[in-house]
Amino acid sequence: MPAKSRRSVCPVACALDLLGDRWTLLVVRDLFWGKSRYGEFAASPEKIPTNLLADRLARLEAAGIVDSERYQDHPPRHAYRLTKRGRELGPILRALAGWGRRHIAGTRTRDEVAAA
Amino acid sequence: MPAKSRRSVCPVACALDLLGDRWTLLVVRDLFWGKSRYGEFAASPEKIPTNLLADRLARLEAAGIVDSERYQDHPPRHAYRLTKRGRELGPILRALAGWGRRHIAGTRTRDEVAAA
DNA sequence: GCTGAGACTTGCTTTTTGCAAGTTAATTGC
DNA sequence: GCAATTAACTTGCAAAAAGCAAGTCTCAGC
Repeated sequence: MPAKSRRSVCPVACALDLLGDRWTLLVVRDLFWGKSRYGEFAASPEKIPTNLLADRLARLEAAGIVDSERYQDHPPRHAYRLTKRGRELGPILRALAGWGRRHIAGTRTRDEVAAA
Repeated sequence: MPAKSRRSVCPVACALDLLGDRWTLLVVRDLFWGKSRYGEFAASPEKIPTNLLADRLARLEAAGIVDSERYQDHPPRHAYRLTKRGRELGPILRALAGWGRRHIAGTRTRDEVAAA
């Protein structure tokens, strides 16, 4: 199958086809912070709806950004981790965080919140 | 007014509230490429629906990322340009473009397409 | 005065979101 | 050893956003 129809060959457009929504990069942020379990993502302050969390984890895995290791059967439980490809999203997160911190009033980084 | 309810104080989350969709950053990309008129954005290969283009330009202007200069009355016509705040989105676009180019098969930068 | 282009706006259908509730299978408390 | 709790999802549905086509408005050229 020719992947799902692509809008153009532009790397920005193609990256946004994978990452361009309000939740996907927040899950990736949590993974960068060391979270790995479903409940940890769900507990983040943004309170992602549980069906969207399941959907986003599946899409990220399908895109090769995340992989999951089954750490028990019955019931099946997975630990999610960034792949190499996923870890390379770091610069995007950093750029977003830097811009947000500088241009949106009232935002605080994790470090700033921890220091308070 | 307390802005529209914010999901958290995280700069990444707040940036995604403004920029986290499939089209907004593509319009910003076009602005970085020097485009300034409605028809130029509409002509990009991704073919943004015209009502979404009007909506995104209005939101970007409301967010202080873009400003518009009226270059004629009757009918009113505007040229759109990035503000300082908008120009500082450069690192985000570059990070997205770099990741997309390296990790999504078949993508080509503008320079690569131009060289062909 | 007729045609066409540019910049939007409107209406409507489809898709995605967001919320609540339900399910399944351990695990903990008593 | 049995009810209550917890973790990780799944399902159903209403509301919002996206996507598409068509319409409007104004001026420019012929």
